Amino acid sequence: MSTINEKLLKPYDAKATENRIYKLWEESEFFNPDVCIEKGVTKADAESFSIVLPPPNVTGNLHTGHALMLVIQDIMIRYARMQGKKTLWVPGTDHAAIATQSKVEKLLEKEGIRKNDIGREEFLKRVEKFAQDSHDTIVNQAKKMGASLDWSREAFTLDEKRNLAVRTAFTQMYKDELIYRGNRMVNWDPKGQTVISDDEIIYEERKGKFYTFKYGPFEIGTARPETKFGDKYVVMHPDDKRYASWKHGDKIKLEWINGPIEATIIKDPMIDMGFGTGVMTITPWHSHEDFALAEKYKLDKEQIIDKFGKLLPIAAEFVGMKITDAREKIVEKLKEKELLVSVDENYVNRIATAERSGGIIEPQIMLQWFIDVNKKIPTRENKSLKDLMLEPVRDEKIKIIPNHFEKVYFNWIENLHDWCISRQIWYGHRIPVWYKDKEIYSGIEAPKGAGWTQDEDTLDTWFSSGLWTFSTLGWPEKTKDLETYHPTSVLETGHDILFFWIARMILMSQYLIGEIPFKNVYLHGMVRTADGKKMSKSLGDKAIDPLDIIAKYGNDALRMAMVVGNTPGNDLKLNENDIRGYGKFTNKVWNASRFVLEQTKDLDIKNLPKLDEEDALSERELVDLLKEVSKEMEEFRFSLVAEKLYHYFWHTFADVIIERSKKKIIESELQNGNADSAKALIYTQLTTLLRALHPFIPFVTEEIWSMMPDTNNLLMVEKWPS
RNA sequence: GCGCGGUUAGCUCAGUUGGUAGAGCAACCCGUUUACACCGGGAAGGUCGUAGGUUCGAGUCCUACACCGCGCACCA
Repeated sequence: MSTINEKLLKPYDAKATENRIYKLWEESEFFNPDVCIEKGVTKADAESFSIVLPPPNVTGNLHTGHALMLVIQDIMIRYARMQGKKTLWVPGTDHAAIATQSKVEKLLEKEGIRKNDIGREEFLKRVEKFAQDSHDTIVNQAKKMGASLDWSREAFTLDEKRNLAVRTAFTQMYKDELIYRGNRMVNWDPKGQTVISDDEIIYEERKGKFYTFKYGPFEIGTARPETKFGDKYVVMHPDDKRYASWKHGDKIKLEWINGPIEATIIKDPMIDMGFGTGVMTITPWHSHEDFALAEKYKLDKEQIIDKFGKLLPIAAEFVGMKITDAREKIVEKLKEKELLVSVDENYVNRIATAERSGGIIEPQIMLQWFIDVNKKIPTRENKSLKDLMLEPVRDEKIKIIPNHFEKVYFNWIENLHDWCISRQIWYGHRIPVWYKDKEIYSGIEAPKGAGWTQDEDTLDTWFSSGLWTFSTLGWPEKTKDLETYHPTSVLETGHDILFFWIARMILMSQYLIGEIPFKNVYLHGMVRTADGKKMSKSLGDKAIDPLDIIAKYGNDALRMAMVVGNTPGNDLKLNENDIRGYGKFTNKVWNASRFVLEQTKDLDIKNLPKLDEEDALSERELVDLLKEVSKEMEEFRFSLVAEKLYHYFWHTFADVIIERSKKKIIESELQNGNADSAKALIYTQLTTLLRALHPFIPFVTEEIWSMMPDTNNLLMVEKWPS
């Protein structure tokens, strides 16, 4: 005969319980599927279920967005583990090249240190120290959030093993001529002093001036007079009647910024006849579209602006000036020369800025490394990387939830250009290419012999992230993990990195190992504050810290608030009131359990009494609910499941079944009868509900489970009651 | 300009193949009934953005429009 645990006599204390429970889980080592098999809680031949954690950047703390992803993934993982699957959730962190480097640069600036003063080696030491500290914070926070990650398999995108994976991947792509080095138009960030990819650009609308100048017999418009020095091609539409007297290739002489020049007429249908005067001049070195036109007609390309955003000698008297300073002066000069026609002060321009540094992008032609996304690959049935990215989603081998993001994905692939992968920053994977005179060598290891120097550049951080699903499992080695857990079951992440990351993972996995990286993609929305603001870094101290919330209301409460009412793809407004409400729910579970445990002390649980008609009906209702809810779990409808279980526990189990049992128990005492059926029902329903609720509120359910008579194992490895 | 999503009770949001609308919170009334006042009982609250259409029947399917949010492209 057991006695009631004293802890149950007080309200549930999440704070005092949660750390202790997490330690219990960690010490059990059940987060590691190998241990689960060893200890007999998982069958060796069980189906496997795996998720790789989207590695948080080592740039600081975990925020509510991370909390959300940890909660959703932990629910999936705990559910799978309780289903008896071989369940693996791989943790890791991301070196996040540019993001981390610029963060450390800013910190050093505060101390008055510039990275060039201390040199590459010393700077990298500082970055690594910072990254290590961030890593430790992140791991600690993830544990506080209850994440059942297998820490024995932790990975870092820039550790030795992942570096080998990167070198291997690069070398193979180089051999297949998918990686090439070339002079092409790239997005140069003068502030960050590096190239960035199309996806790292943020467009901002800014009000600026739009100038119209006389250009020989024409009038041309521009928002950027400082790029116009080298303009010696004037372009118009072949069907434009206003300019019918000029023919393609005609030369005209005219007076321009620094004196008389000769310009060539180009007729091309890319011109919008309705915009401005229907005539423009081009600057092939500093504009994507102009570059394309110059390539088409084999026109000269001249660099006007250097990589620091200053004018080159072609600008004559303006040489060395910053473009922003030069602009007004150039306009002034043109005005004096009576070439200025008009200025529109209300012109709204879309400015390309670098996501990390905030610098204004200056398109430049530069020698960089690229991945060719259109080249047909003989070893992959002559498909291109684009095809390899497109096909598995189109053929539904990869399912995206919610599925309307598939259209967004296809649209992105259709517009995809070659991916620029070299970066002029220090922190990251060094490009595995060596030069010696005119020789170029790419390999996993440095070439033998003297005189070789390695490329100074590092790789785009998404290159290593793209390998994540299999580099974490041991690739390029043929490991057992790789065989067992790849393709992974689900990739769960925010929809904002669909292109950055998901597309790149599909590309890398399809090309390098010939299989999809994951079967399902579950995209969650952004976490917002109660008044709908983005819970981003810009909010600073006003953003909710998930750890504060946990300290106040408990992890289980936060988890429920993040799941109920949150459907894939939609933003979540995190409201403290809701969290408080779910805190009450954990207490409700706690108190109901107390009642059940008190009333069933003398129940023979190994030989439960038969249920009467009424109670049997209730039991069938729960069985039906679980059937329904299990199906919804398979469909990733966690919000519905959490809500239904919540509702059943509170308003059927507690309000109806327990209340009914009280009457029966009192009656039986008065009439000297028995309430065996009622007691059996509340006992079995409680054990069932604790199991079903565990993936959602793991802490309080595990704590109660430990007080149940006749429970040997942790609840986390018990069976889900389907 | 092209595309995607949203518009449902005061607020936040569910609503699976079309079958006369749901939850949580808030507000209202009643109740200190021995698991829990971090509680229980009760009542109230919506012509599901607008206008058409398909259907025996539409929040759900189709068309158009409006407003909000987002993505992509162009902007000489």
